[in-house]
Amino acid sequence: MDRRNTVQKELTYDAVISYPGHPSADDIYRVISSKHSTISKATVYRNLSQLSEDGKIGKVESFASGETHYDHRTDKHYHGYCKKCGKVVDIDLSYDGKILEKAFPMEDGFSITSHELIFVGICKECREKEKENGTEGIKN
Amino acid sequence: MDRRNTVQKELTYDAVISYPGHPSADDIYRVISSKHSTISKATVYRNLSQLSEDGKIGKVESFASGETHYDHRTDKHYHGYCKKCGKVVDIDLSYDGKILEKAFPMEDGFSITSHELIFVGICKECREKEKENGTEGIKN
DNA sequence: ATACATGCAAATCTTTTGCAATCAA
DNA sequence: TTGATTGCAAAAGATTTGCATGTAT
Repeated sequence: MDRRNTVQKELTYDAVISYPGHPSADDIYRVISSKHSTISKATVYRNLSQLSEDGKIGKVESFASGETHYDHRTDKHYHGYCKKCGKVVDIDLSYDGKILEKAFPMEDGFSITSHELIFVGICKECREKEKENGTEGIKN
Repeated sequence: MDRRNTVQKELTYDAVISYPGHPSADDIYRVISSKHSTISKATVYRNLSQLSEDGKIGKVESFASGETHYDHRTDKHYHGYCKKCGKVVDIDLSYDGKILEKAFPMEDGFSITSHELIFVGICKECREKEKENGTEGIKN
């Protein structure tokens, strides 16, 4: 399974690296297709997962039915999710790789390899939107 | 938005409470429909989310494109996810409600309300399956 | 009576896949 | 040459929604 360099792959990589924040696959697709209208969404998906598999870009797993997000950062760190719009933000808290040693699966034979610590909250824009429209119930 | 008691809602509640582990919505639907073949999947989905919203059952948010799982436990605790099959297991590690105080969003106006700590790994069945079939690449 | 709940099918949304054509090495 | 990559459309899988009907209160 060698890797080959293609213009589409470079476009995908460049788009992630230059995208501020945590773009979804569709965000990246839209950026690229605005300049290169013939690129296929499937290609973007394939390249994003290949690039993250190869450690060239970061991947933020989907949470709570959201989309997968990508990251120009490749170092391990924690994220926050807006419970209203699914937006991802970086969290300033040192990454604790040793936490695995303290966690014991309550099922025989389950072995832990990594962890994700997700801070759930609400972003500025969504909070302001809530105020305007009166207090809408926060979806469970 | 009052709540009304219906047989379907009771069936849904009972199925979650008596289900060992962490059933998905479809798991619950299958259990119920085996005895009550006329129940609709949409009703099961609606009741599961209403019951978890009311705190009567626990909800385990979907992670990494998996399904949402439900839980007969309603206390806060941590979970492990099998990266191969998406299975959810309980993790023995005391819940740290104070961690929020140490986490600082790197975006203005994002306010944190809760956290989820997820341990990713591989379950016994999937590990054995890997051995049998030779070493298949673990999907990224 | 009122408005919440149900069942059904259709729709949504993100992501994956089959396949023939194309292109990098 | 040949196997990785692409574009397209269709498929997949989980969940939601519109709507007419049914039912708890």
